[in-house]
Amino acid sequence: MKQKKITIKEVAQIANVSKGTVSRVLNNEAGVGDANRERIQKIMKDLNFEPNEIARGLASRRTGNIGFIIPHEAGYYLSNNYWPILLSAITKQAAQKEYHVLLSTPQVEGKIDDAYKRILKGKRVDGLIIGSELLSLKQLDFLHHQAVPFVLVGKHSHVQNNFVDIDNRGAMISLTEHVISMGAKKILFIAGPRDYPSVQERIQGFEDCVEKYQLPHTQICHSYYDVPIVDNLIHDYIITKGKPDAIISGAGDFVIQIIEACKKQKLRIPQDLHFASFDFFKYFSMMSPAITSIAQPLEEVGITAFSMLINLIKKSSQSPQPPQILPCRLIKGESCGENSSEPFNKP
Amino acid sequence: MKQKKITIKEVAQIANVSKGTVSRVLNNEAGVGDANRERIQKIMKDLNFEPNEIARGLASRRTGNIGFIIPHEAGYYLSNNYWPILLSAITKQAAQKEYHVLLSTPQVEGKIDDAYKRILKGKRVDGLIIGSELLSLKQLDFLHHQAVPFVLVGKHSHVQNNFVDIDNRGAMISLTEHVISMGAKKILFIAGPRDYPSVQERIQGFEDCVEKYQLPHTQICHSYYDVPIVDNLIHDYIITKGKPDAIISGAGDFVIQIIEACKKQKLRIPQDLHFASFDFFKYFSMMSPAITSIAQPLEEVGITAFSMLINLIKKSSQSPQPPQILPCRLIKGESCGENSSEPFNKP
DNA sequence: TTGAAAGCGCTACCAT
DNA sequence: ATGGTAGCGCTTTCAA
Repeated sequence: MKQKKITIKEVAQIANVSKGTVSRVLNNEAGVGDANRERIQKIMKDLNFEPNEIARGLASRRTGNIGFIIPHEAGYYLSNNYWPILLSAITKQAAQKEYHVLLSTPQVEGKIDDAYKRILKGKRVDGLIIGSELLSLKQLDFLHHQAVPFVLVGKHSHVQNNFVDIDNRGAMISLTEHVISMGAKKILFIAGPRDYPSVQERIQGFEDCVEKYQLPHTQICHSYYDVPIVDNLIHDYIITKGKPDAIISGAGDFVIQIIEACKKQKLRIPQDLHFASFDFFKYFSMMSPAITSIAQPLEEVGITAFSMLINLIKKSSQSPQPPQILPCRLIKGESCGENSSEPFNKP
Repeated sequence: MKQKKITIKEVAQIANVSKGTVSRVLNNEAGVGDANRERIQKIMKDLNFEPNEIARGLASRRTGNIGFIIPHEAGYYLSNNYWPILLSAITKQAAQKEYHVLLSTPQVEGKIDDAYKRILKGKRVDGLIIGSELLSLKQLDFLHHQAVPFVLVGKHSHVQNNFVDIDNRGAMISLTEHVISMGAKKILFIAGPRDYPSVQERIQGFEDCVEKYQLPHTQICHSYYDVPIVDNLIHDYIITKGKPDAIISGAGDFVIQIIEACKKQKLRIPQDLHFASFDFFKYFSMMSPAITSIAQPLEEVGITAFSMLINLIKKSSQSPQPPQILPCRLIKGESCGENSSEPFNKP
């Protein structure tokens, strides 16, 4: 039953060559006669030889693994689609290049240190892809000190190169302009937590529009991602400024709650209120009205991050890779009255 | 900047002992004097010594990695919460026991073979946790042939031991009984694809209730998970049997579509129709009405699967672990009219 | 083009 | 309780 594992040594004996020669064939290196090469390849195939990656790793100091650090505790990062999709994109990409992915996340929200230490311990990975959120200077220092190649997903104030991000500002502009083009003026923008660079950029995009189109009764407010407080925010707006004629959600996480809150406030979407959201979840298109939203190119983000990392790993030069900012896509639904013939009925 | 990596050899030299002794300290093995042990521990700490896991792996033929095989292509397995939550539970558990998790999924739905081969290639993992769905006999054979310890999540017709599952049948009974207790009689049960054991079990649970409570106008139908065809199913029921007074969804994946379909059919939940679903998604509780549903103990499934696997890995005896069937929890919402004072208004 | 041998950093066994 | 040494399975010089 238990098949005896065959090693490079056996292959060498059978082929009547040295281990070194077999190794060269295995790694497609020059320095082996064509006849020998083919003969050895055949023998390897016949024997069903699979090189021991651990041993290869020890000898060549590469592991064939990359690490992916999601800077949030599991219960949190699973509440939306962002991280899982990114993970799958990276895993997919890695598999194609014969890499494996080691996932590392903090056990407790906020304690990212474990995640770094755990995965870096013992040289298990050749490089790292890291979600830039919450990355502290201390951790950044630690990474440099460990001399491990890494790529960030998302901007970071102290990192100029080797990162991928989406065009938050541009996407927010196109979303807001769309909402405005549908007739809305009193827009409530519910953004994520202040300290995220992505949130700042989305706010900038929103403010660009407010200024350009001269909208006086807009408002920006903040909610946590994990524990949305949407109800109060909408209520507050109504108290101070009356009913809004549009709400833009700064993240997909808020959508369900916003819709529920609107029901409570007797605000019908899209008749009384336009609604649009950053992020695109699969079910947005299945709802009625379908939610107008911004789809992030997460697949591309994963692909780009991975190939950047491979470049860093390959070139021992470690020449910094220029940042990549990827565009998002506006997905028009019906939640801003896109398919209603009647003009927007202002309150 | 680049810190020179400390090895066991340096530690040994500084401590004036042999590598073997240091190794014993490192692995908490007996055979070292207390004084020496403490002294060596201190030196290791001072030097910030981190053993090279690859080398350890090569010498001891263990890797400290376990593999998790999700038998679906990424776009699919991310469409619900099940796999991501399971993944996170396993990762969490693994981290606590100083293990890392290698994720492997098929690139193309259905082609699970890659996933197995890729992760088993080159002895990268000490054991495997595998989603039992779609696991073929050929693959099962391959696994045995590779002599790698593995644990299944979910039942499999040819596996008697070393698996964890939830009590699908029992959970379905409690869900159905709840729906019935709220007054429903004409129940449409929308189940997943026929060939899943879990679907079969849920159907059994449903049928148990149909028999016990003598309900004539029930119906069981099937939808794919990835491409739900809910609309037609509901339409068909109405054509043949008139409007149902309850719909039970066999999986969380169908919920949004069912709700939308009901809107179209002018069936108000819960006034005209009771609704309940297997699976619990976070947003079920945020909707109005809140969806009555069955929460799977995914965290416990992950914990159990992992500890089973560790047992298999540790005991070279490979003594089979008895299967574990975990109970689910009924979460009462409002979608079956739980909080309405008026009696159920039958059409 | 090829072989021989010296590691990679650790574990494991056999002496002492 | 300790040291010495032979691997683990491969890569990587350096000679030939």
